[in-house]
Amino acid sequence: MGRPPRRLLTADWIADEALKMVDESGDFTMPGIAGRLKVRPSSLYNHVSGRSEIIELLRARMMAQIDVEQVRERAAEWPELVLGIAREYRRSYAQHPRLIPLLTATTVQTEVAFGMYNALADAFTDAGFAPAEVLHAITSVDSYVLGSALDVAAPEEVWATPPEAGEAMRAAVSAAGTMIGRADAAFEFGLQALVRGLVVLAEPVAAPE
Amino acid sequence: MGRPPRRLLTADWIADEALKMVDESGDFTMPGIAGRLKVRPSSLYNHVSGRSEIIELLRARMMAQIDVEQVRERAAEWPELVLGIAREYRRSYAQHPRLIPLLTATTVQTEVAFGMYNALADAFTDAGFAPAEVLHAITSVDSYVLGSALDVAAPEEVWATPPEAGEAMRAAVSAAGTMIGRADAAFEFGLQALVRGLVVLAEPVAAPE
DNA sequence: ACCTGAACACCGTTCAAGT
DNA sequence: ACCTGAACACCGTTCAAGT
Repeated sequence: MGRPPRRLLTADWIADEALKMVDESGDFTMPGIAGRLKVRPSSLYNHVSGRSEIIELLRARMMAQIDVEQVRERAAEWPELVLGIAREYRRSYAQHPRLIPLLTATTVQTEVAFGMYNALADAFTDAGFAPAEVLHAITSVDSYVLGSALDVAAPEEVWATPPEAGEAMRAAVSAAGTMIGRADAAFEFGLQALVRGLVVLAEPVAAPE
Repeated sequence: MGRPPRRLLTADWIADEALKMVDESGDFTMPGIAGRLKVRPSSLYNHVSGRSEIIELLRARMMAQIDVEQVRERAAEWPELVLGIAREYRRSYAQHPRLIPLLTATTVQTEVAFGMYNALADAFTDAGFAPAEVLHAITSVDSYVLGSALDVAAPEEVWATPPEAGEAMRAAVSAAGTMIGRADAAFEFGLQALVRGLVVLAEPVAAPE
């Protein structure tokens, strides 16, 4: 007991174990993290202020995975930039789908997402949107990606054997029945629709026919 | 003690109080509900199986508020049907924004949402989408609405005084600064974009120019 | 049938005591 | 500076005891 000869903990290691627990069980607990690190729960408080800080650390990790600059370089036109950022953003979340409900329970810390929001703001300003519309467009993309990420966490059986499904619904489900990566395909489909719609909205007035 | 002369509890009353607690504090607890109903926590288990059933009751309430048939009657073309359902869906969630994180933590019970999914399936089939695409389109709308609903729960200050905002971002935020109902406007904006994009995708091949 | 009281296993968090 | 042990106030849930 007392101070150990060598440090046993780090905020980073704590976050590591928390994320592993979330991936495995959908949640994490302080005793759970402590147990995996061969330490008592109270020791964690020497490195993090509590459970909520651990959640913020995990949120920061998700955002840190997004390489906005790389997307910026590769995108020639603004729609490509939006597509690229949305895909990166979503790819990051999709690696740990069960984490997302924990992140949405708390208010967002926008600080960590600013690189991404800035890039989107530039894109939509390029597109010719007015400032208020720029914010709406950013919010739309954000909402769509977040909602799609939640969809990844839902198990595949969500769509299995509908009880009172109509004809169109039944056809749709059976077509997708064997499809692996359905959530991925659906994300890409809807993203294409959203961005194409933004392109339409960005066009000033209809050109003469 | 012992059985009271008149019933003191109902699953519905329990759900009522749970929802009030969520609106006020963002969460509910069994002791909290019991206290409001002047009852001991253990009494609740005579009417609901536990916390998770209460959450499902609240999910069902949200879905029950959506009048799919009314939307069906008023929509002449399929895009109107999609717009109408998305708005109803989102309006229902927006009444209790803080409930949404609780609902997303658990896997969705699609049963309660089938009326809505059926209507969307019909709409997208009308639009000419192939069955697999129909499911993707439904998923897209679902994701967008859910993500937008989460946005309502975020406090307005999320966008206040950005620390390292770029020029475009700064202009966007200051334009929206005084706007009340920003989340509402953003939802409508993105929904228009999404549906217009779906219209574009639904068109078979480009007509000769 | 349905409320109560006591009990259990679990949380997150604090803090003095130790090295 | 940093881990431990004990403690606190909280949870959700079970179940025998009562009417």
